[in-house]
Amino acid sequence: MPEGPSIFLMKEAATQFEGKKISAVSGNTKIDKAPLLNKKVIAVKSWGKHFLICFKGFTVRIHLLMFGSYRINEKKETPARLSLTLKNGELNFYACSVKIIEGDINDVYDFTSDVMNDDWDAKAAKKKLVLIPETLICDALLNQNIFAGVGNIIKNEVLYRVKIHPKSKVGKIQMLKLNKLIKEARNYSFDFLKWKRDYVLKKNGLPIQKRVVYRATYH
DNA sequence: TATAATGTTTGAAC
DNA sequence: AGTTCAAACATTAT
Repeated sequence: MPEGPSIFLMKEAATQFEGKKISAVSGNTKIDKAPLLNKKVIAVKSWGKHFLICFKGFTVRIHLLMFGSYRINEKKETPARLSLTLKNGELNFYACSVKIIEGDINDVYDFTSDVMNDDWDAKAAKKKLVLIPETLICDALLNQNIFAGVGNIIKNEVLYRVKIHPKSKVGKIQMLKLNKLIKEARNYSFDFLKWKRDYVLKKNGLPIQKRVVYRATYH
């Protein structure tokens, strides 16, 4: 279900649990759930498509992959992968990847590469692109180390907006166009967010025939 | 019922 | 040892 903007909304919806203590943990995740019990949520964050629940000394990373979902203060019929009960509600995750990340989250994640983040650094993205002139631009856009949060939809829309062919090699794109593309990666993501907030994403999308749909794995 | 769709990790094969 | 790539995983609307 998720690209960056969706995870950003998920984070917003979960901020109500910041500062709250976990009173119960369940779910079919393989991670050891015991360490979460009675811990206080220091913060919830998002980085690209990662949703992060930060505790003192470690972080729980949720990745929805293709089909994952979540519910806040309600449950789905299907068994939860991870379910957290807090003082003011509950947080449930389904069909997702759950991982424990040890240490300070700021040492592990570079938030300047997240297109949704306030600290997004377009210049850093450009520097990374310059280093990979042979890479196809469609692949580069999906590279989470450069454009964390960009997925298949955003990739297609951004390329369409700036009129760059998906199979263009990064090194062959004019600087002016490359700058435009980097800017649009963030800009479109925020449009996406806005439309998602308004529940009218589909109405705002261009007709599918007009997009150059191209998946990186379809070489 | 088969398929496609907002994704990533793993491990085999080279 | 490094790279590539198919397979695996999981859900739901059409």
